[in-house]
Amino acid sequence: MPDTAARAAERASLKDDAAEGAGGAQPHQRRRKIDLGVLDEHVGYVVRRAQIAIFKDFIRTLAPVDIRPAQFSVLLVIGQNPGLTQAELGRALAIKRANLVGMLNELERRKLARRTPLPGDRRSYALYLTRHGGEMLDRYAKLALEHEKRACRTLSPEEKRTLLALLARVERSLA
Amino acid sequence: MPDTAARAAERASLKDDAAEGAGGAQPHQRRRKIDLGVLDEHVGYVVRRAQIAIFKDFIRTLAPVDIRPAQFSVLLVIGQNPGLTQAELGRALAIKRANLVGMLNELERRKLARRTPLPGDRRSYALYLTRHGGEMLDRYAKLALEHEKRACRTLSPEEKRTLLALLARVERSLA
DNA sequence: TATTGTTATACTCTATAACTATA
DNA sequence: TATAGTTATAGAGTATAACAATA
Repeated sequence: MPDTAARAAERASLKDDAAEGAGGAQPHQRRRKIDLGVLDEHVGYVVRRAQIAIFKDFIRTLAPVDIRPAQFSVLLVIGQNPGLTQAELGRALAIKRANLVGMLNELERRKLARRTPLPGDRRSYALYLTRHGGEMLDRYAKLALEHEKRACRTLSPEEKRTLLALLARVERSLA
Repeated sequence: MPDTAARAAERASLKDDAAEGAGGAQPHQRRRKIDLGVLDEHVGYVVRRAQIAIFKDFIRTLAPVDIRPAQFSVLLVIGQNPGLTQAELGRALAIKRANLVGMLNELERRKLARRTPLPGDRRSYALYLTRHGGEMLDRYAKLALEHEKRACRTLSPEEKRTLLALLARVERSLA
């Protein structure tokens, strides 16, 4: 019979001092070792923890230029695909059309990107980086690379390739 | 001289039809291949995409029992560490004390967990699963395992271990 | 009928400051 | 002086529905 959570809860309700552990009370702080159990073997949990740590470092690294991860990805994709539409951009980055509007307003306000009429389809706009936007993107990319090196500094090039490939497989298998 | 974003933007502003690509206009939908550029080599981006896909599947799988990822992790940790305090729980899972309050209120309302006075420190509560909470957690864990198998179905056991180990190393190196 | 861009809106998650009661 | 739990609040990020213009 497996040691289920139901059985553990049963034991706990009979024997409440199971909470105390080995250490006993410290002078001014309870420093108890908390057991995460099987959580460390759940991809979702481990991926989430890594993602939070990576984004925190990215945000801190690009804070001086006031660029968030989503803004960086949008500028990068516009730079790589000049003239694409908002719908195409949204599909590529899995950002809903409605949520792109504010982002692009902000990027236009900062003269990093611009919307121009799309010849042949008056519903859409063609998106471009401004000259200034292109120059700034190069700066952002340098900072992003610095962040990237830090995030992967304990991985060999092959390990990094492996990590990216495994993650991509997991994503594709769920799509 | 590298082909920087600045130079690309310069070309684009001189030659706007760079946007058109090879395909030409389709009958009723523009289906242009969008190039994500170096984004696919950024750990942050790839980890983020995988995390979103995994969480979507987790949420869908546990929707019938109305349990979100954070709730599952909280129940699991309480079950594994009966009698721990909210502060300890928050530190273990990197959830701010303030944000735990609502979650625990909800779990108590649903009779899955309970707060009891902590003997020896009247500021704190000791957290336990109820008997019902323990039984339900076993059901949640079964669903979570089903999700886990689906998320990792294209990975060998060794590949999964590798993935988790690499992610943990990335997180630790940024801490 | 379908798609594009837009507005409005809501819900989740996360973060901070301030309060109280205890240590 | 520091910590625990709480409240209130604000900011992201994400989701949906509806609308006008256009295809």
